[in-house]
Amino acid sequence: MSGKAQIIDFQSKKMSCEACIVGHQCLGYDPRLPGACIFKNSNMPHQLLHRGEYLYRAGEPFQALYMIRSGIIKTYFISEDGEEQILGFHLPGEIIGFDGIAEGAFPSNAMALDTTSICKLSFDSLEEHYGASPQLQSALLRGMSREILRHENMLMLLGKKKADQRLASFLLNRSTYQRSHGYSATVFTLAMTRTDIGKYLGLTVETVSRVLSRLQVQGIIEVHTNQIQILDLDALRDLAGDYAGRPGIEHGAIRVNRPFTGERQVNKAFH
Amino acid sequence: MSGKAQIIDFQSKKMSCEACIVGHQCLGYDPRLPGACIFKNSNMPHQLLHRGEYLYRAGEPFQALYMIRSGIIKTYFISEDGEEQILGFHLPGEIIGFDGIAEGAFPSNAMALDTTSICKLSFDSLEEHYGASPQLQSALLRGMSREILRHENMLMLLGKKKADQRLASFLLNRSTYQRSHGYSATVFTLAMTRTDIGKYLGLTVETVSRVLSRLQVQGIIEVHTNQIQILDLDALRDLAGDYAGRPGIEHGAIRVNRPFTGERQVNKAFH
DNA sequence: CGTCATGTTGAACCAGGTCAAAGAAAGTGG
DNA sequence: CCACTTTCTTTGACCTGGTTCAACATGACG
Repeated sequence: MSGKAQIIDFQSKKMSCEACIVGHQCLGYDPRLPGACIFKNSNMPHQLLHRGEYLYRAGEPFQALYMIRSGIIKTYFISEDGEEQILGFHLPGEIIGFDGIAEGAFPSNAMALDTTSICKLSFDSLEEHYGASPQLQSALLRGMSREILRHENMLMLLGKKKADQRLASFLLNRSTYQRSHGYSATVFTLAMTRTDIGKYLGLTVETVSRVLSRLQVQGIIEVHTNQIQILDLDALRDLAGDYAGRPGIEHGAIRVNRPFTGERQVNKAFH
Repeated sequence: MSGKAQIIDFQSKKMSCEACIVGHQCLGYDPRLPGACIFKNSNMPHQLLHRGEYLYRAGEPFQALYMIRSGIIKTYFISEDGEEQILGFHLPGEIIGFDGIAEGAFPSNAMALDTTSICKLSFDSLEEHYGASPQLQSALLRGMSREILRHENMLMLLGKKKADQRLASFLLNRSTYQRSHGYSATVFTLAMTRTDIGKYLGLTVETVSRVLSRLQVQGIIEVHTNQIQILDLDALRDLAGDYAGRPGIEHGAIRVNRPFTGERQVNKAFH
């Protein structure tokens, strides 16, 4: 069967880190080293995956993190009854596999949605360079923290948002990624199917399709199969209802007004 | 107002790490040191929070992780329109605050649901001891990875599960925690309100209440306000539908049979 | 023991799921 | 390059789990 798919020959294609688009964002990046990468001389450089191939599967032993150089990877869980929950679509610059550290095995699956070039960051090599490189340490911690933050935002989305808000958030996310990587914030291609979008956002295909149609009718976006054009970014932002950008300065202040039940007791304690 | 609540005097109450129930599970634990804790001589030891008091709030600068010694803390996001999504209920032994590392500020709020003793793990001290202690490094990485894993399970729960499955998972979780900490796996107290359970599980209070009643009628649990007794653990497990325990050995194998659409291509590539 | 928060239960409603069917793309093989 | 097959997408009609609204019960606490 498809079991073979997970056997990837990492030796077959070595590429220089110097040419890597990811550059200094990479965990392995170190300008002091020849080749600018701590993995330069290891025998585990880059590898190409084709659509539908697995990078790893649930249950496999964890040995490495993976950095995406180009392409797109989806990571997902499968429940007892075969239901697939997509955990993320991962784009160039992102590192995946953090969830394997805890138990020494991957709990999730990672599959390429398109031709994808990835870089294997052997955990042993990583630990080897760990003591010597404080910036490697903090890059790793920040990378994991960012992953946690991303998950927390997804919990908010799945726990509280309505279908259109979910789609709006999703599109906005892509848009933000696009802009921050020098591409158009308003015109882009979705590499994944509607089904997969649904499995990511906790919705059915039909709902995804309907909401996209609805947004199009409302003049907020324009859709041609995989091509998305955002016509009204502000409307999309309104819909998404994320607090504008990140842990702003004054959230605490804003929220003081809210009638937290539990808070009463605090007040009492201070009066 | 309640703003005062977040000003916590960490100097006021120093306690020995040697007496700490958390012991070697703690990030700071090091048997070679006097006091067995890398934080022993720092001026940031333990502190007591009362019900409704904040440990930190969204927007505050991140300086430390916090380990819970006793009690219970809820962490949560608040959306633009004041909606609260609870990210977790954190019990003794757990470390919270990882989500603040990425941006240098907390994106979430942390409030005590009951009298709670916490230990402040200053991030500076942590980094100071980092190079010297490989086990501190790996404990930190594994702690964060476990948090990621926990979130991924919650994504599954919120994305795929029905109300009763969510409650079943929730109760099962508590049960597992209880057992692994030497308490009864079948009889315990819920420290949080139904409203909070709802905000955690993406449901309304009414639904939580109804489902609990239903489970009681079905003879699976018995509820007296906050007292829960699990009568049929297996039924609960069936309901929850988590794959029994963690990234088992053979998930990959099991799943090979599933008709993944994308997989077709892989097979071809290998034939 | 009265008050206020929290919990329960009922009834009506609706967002999104389910089922079904048809159209549009994209891969496949001649 | 074209015909064929399969997957993906869209849309409609219906159904239902969970929300909403409302009323009442319980229980903690000063």
